[in-house]
Amino acid sequence: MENAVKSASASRKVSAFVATDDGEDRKQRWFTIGDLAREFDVTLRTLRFYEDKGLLDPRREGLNRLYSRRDRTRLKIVLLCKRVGFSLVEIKEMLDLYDTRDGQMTQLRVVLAKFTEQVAVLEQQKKDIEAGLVELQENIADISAQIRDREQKRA
Amino acid sequence: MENAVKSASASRKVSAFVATDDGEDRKQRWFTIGDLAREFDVTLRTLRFYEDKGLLDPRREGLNRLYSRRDRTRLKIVLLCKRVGFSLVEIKEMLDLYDTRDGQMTQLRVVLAKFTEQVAVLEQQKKDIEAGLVELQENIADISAQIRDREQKRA
DNA sequence: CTCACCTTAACGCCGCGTCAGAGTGG
DNA sequence: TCCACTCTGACGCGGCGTTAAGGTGA
Repeated sequence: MENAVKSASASRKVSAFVATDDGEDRKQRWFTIGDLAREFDVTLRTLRFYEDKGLLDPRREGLNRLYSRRDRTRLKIVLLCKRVGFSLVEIKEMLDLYDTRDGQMTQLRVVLAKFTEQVAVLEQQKKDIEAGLVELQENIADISAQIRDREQKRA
Repeated sequence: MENAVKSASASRKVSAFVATDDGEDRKQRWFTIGDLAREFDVTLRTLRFYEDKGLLDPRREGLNRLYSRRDRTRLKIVLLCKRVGFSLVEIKEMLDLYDTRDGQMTQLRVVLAKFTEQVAVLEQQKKDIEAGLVELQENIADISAQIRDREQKRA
């Protein structure tokens, strides 16, 4: 059984897309899969899955994966994008724009547009949930009343 | 190609669990799969899938499915429960309590408990979405700034 | 003949979880 | 020897969508 790898604290830095490779721990140059799993609180399976989907591309040392600081940054971006509701395919599309030759201007603009649209998506989801909460409360009230009614008649 | 079957208006009656079989259209006794699909704005596939999962159990007329008013009520409940975020398995568990001999008291109590718990679930989801919105806005601001910066330097 | 409506069967998607079985370094 | 860590498959799930291929009655 592959063990769970728990407890971490993802440093929620703003705008990971802007590659301000922020020197927060410049010491470490390479990371094992376990390192990243612990740091970002994801499973090994997840990291391998992301690789399979083209989101990460670690080098190999023998069979073992070795992640660079760039991989680590990409992972950070992936997780940020997931938190705000993008699919892995969408995330890949955004990440792959890094290779345009205009110094990421295209990437920045596209990402800005997508993030802006995503606000509307999340707001809709929020409305759906709020509507769900209302329905829940209505039904809770109704069912409570019914229960009281029937307990009454039994008496 | 099986056609889409669109446009409907699900009558959002409160507390469908309380089987006040409400006489809103007592005329019709049996429904085809297309009838229900239109009325509740779901696909035929969905209705067959629910049957496969034990949520519905229409009789047959030859090969064709024929849904009773009771099936229709169950479907209504299924869709309500889905809107408030229950899984099909959970929904089945709640529906199956109808057969307890105490005049649905057990069902009412269990449903009340589950609905009450579900409030907390939806509220957590709402928080997650709100946190996502905050992250989105932070990043939108940051990226916008970056874009302005770089356009500046080019000039 | 067409048309609307219905049928079963089966693969596809997404984001991994969860085995199984094995290898490596200290 | 054991432990910690890693590896490659490959199936499972939830909630359906989406073909494919066909039947039935007006």
